[in-house]
Amino acid sequence: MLKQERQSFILREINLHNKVLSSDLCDQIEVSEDTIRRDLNELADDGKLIKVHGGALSKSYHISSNSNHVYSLDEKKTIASKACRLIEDGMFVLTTGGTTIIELAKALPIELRATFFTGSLQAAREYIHHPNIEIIFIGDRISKSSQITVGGEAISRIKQIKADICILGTNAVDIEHGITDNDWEVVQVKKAMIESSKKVVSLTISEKLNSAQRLQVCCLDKIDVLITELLPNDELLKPYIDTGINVL
Amino acid sequence: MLKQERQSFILREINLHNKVLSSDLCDQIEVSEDTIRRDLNELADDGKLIKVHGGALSKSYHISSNSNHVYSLDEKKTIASKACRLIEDGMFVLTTGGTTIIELAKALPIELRATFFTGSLQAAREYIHHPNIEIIFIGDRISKSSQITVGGEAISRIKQIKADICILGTNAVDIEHGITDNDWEVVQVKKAMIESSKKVVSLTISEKLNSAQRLQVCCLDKIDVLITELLPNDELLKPYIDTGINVL
DNA sequence: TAATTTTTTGCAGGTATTTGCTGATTAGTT
DNA sequence: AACTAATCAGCAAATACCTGCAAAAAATTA
Repeated sequence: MLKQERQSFILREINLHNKVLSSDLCDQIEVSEDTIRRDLNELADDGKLIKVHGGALSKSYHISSNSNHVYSLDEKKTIASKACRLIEDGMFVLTTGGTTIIELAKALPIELRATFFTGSLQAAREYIHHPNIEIIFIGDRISKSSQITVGGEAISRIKQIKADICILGTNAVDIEHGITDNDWEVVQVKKAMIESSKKVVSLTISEKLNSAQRLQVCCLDKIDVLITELLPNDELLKPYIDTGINVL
Repeated sequence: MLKQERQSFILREINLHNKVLSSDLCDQIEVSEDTIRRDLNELADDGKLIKVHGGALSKSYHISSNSNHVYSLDEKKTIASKACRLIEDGMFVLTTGGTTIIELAKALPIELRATFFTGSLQAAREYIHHPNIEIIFIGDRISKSSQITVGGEAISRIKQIKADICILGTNAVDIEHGITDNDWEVVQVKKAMIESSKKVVSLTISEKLNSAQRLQVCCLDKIDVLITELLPNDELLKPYIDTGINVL
């Protein structure tokens, strides 16, 4: 069998069945495993498939992460890298959705091994690209506006979790009202997440500091850590530090 | 044997078998390998065939260049539009993931009001764009290779649903083994989906007909409707019709 | 027809590809 | 941490390829 013939066969097999094992292929084509591996590597270099340990995956499964414009991207990246430091190997992490959380997902160190719980489709999509992270998706009705799961079922699932840390993408925060939001269903979910976690971290770009929305998620005293893109000694953060929050 | 004659013989041979080995040709025509090679190079320069190491391939064989992100997209669109006809207002629909299901999601009529249950991140993302569809995401662990939720929790959720219709993106199907797949966890989920639905629909591009994978999802007799891009009177579909499956 | 030119073919050699193997290394799992 | 399987790097045999060349064949011309 010719090399190109073999490679077309492999591609066809992958496109039909989404994944292949090297060992299966070398049974079917009757060629050494090295040859298959070399073929898979070549096809992967050409971008025709995704090579994984022991076989390959179809490319159409690998969603190209959307690089569409994110507001205040740099600030969010700064926040994300600070937040990474709080996550340690083996932790159970609860996260909401939102663009800051997406940046966090992208910034997670590749060698981190942890279990992430989320109800956000976007966040889950990002976590998938991390080799060592286990993702537990919290199911229930998907809210179209926020693209996260909401509803009683989701909340009772969350309540069953005992997470080490809860990382909240925050809509608005101020001294008087704490964390606030504008979607009743989302608020219910966030409340449950906060209740289920030993430690609560709020990710907030400084623009959202000292602003408030209609619905309260929690008071400031529930928040253990507040992360902004500012330096901790920034004047803006002082009132929060004074309430006893750990500011990074 | 004249040069012209020889070259048209080679072309005939290629059109017949889609490939040809230099060594075979020089046995058949009884000329030196160099001559054959020169012929193949000339024909390749004329664009009549594709020269590869050790022989040549038919021009039609060379599918790899179409960097279409989705394999057999047109066929899948055809399938999707047929499948849409089965979904009616108010229905509870269970779907798997996969590229064909994504096409279905895109093809759903804008005025359709229905509730979709799925464990596929991609599918959910598509459903979100539909104004009148309610999405219930089935939560649990997300399998990175297949990007759907898997696990006991997901399965027990699925079992609680009584869906009107289950639409399966199918990996492989043949008369003997029915629907088969290559990922144990995915198979468990699909099995549960089938059990929870009044009606089971399999979406399959014709290339996957009469192929099998390692793990059985269900026998043919569980399938109510089989949808391919072919016309129902196609010869390939006859054996399936004979088993009593409704073929669209 | 004979001579000349052009094209085609086969061959020798040197080079490049492909493939399977060995042994060391790494990744994934328990 | 230990074990297994997959991967990688490098090697060697086999095969395919290319270049240039000269003989053979075909085409052209005288």
